[in-house]
Amino acid sequence: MPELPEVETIARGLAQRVTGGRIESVWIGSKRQPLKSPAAEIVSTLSDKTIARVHRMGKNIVFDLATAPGCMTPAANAQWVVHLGMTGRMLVCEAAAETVKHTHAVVSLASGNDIRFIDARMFGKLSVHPQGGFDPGGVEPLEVDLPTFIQLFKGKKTPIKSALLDQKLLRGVGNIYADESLARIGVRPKRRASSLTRDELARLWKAVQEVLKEAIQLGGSSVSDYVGAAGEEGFFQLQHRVYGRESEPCLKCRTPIKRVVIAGRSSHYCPKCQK
DNA sequence: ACTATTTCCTGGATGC
DNA sequence: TGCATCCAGGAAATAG
Repeated sequence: MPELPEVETIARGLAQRVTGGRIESVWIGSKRQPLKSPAAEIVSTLSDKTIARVHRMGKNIVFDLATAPGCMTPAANAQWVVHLGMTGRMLVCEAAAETVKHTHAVVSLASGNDIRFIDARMFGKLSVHPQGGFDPGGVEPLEVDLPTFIQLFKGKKTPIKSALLDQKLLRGVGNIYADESLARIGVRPKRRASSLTRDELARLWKAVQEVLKEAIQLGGSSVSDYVGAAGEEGFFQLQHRVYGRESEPCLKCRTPIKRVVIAGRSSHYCPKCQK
């Protein structure tokens, strides 16, 4: 499922392929779940705009749009925001390419390429922000400094796993990278966030950044439906130490990995290495 | 004010 | 082989 490294990979792929592109037409194929903004508003906001920049904020892909043709200044202009949910894909392909099942939106560029939003489970969301200024809240894990990071978890009674998943605290960490980060510092996912020592939080801060950076380098984790903007798979799933490895041996001590449900999510850990 | 649980979706895996 | 059931999970909504 797309978390920060996957969304970053897709956003970079999109940036490479469509920056500077002019949007000629927009097709919206479904009116329901995937639309946070009304279809007509999405169409009118995107049409005749130039894509000035594509970047990532948390798990959101953000397209900064420019009004004047060829104008590359982002300024305070409209934005198109895509959240991929669980199974969402953003693909760049030729306009002539076959339309696959579950295609919910097609943005056609003057270059002859399309940007297509495909989502089987429809947990993804499309929205537009005509005045710009989109802000999902939370802090970027790769930018936050240690004191701010420690402050996020102060007094939190919720399990550290849940806190890591809370996008209003850290944005971009999901189930895979929360489990992998906790495995690296030897802390169980059920521990209350407030019970972590200063030292554990410092190591967590570092571990989160390392895991995310390593995953970005490998193009993300391809489990479920994830692929990059050109349809390519990632390879970080081969580096997972605990996620999806229930009853398989811990890579360090051979103890079988345990799976528990926290906040309705599978959480994986080594009962011997993680305290 | 917090924290915990439920809900939305459908493809793939599992079980009888 | 076929059909029913379960499971995956991000984040908003709802409940406690």
